[in-house]
Amino acid sequence: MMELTRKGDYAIRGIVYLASQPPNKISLLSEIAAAVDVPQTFLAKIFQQFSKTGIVKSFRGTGGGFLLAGPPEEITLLQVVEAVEGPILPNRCVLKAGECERDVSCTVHPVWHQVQQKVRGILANITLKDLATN
Amino acid sequence: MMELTRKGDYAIRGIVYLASQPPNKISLLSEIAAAVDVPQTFLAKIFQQFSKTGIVKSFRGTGGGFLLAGPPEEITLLQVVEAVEGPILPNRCVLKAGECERDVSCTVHPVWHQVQQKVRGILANITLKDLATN
DNA sequence: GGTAACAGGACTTGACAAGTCTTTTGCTGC
DNA sequence: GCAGCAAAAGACTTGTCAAGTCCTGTTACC
Repeated sequence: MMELTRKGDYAIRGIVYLASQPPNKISLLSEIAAAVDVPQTFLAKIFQQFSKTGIVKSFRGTGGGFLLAGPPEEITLLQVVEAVEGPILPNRCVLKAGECERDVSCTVHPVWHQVQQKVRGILANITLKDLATN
Repeated sequence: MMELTRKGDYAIRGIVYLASQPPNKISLLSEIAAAVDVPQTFLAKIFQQFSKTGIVKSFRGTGGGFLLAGPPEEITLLQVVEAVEGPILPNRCVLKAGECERDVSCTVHPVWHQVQQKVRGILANITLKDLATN
């Protein structure tokens, strides 16, 4: 249970690599993929999502590549994970109140809510600066 | 991410129903399945796992059925979830030290470990007595 | 305008979740 | 000991989604 998908795993590897580079050094997708040992086409999809959610900036054409959109200490692991895996939801009934069809008083509901809060809290406290190797 | 499977959902529903019954009242699978609105054949598989891990007792033949193996306040949500979903592992690299092939110093490793500990802690603190409706 | 790079969509493959069906095993009560 | 009840066990089906691949488009630089 609660396994991170390989996509999430790759995503973290890729962006940690970016965070470990010198500031303002643009990295090629091919370079990142080779460095973190991930299929380039697959990593491309992941970085497209990063680009859409705004945690990395992308540049096309000659001299193009990827760059962190902000300083590593301002990008959290929570942002990274949720960018590619979607929101952290231990159970469908956590989000919307009316979605827990079974019981009006779902006794399990608050437990999942607590799990969600704790996990998000942990991930939000870790930044790319903490994870970067240098 | 982190979604409980339907199997886990059904498992909780089923065992909470058991916990809500009078002590020592044996419940038929057909009765539980109808009460919690789960396909009986599927619930059968789930209760087989419960039986194997020892959190419920089963009796065959006439007058048979299922019973909690202990008092509701001594069975935790963690036991229930791990019985059907397997151990809680946010990432493959949490368990064995050598399994994190990529980097000798995997910086993300301790984060997942912390997540695992927190989640297990929360679930271990909830018992079936807390969840039973009566 | 040609080449370098990311963007986007369609497609494939395999695994696993979510069930179903059938047979076997064990228990109880006559 | 046999009839019938109820769980155990295994084989099978179906659908979805993860994990990729491939191809075409779009944008930027020179």
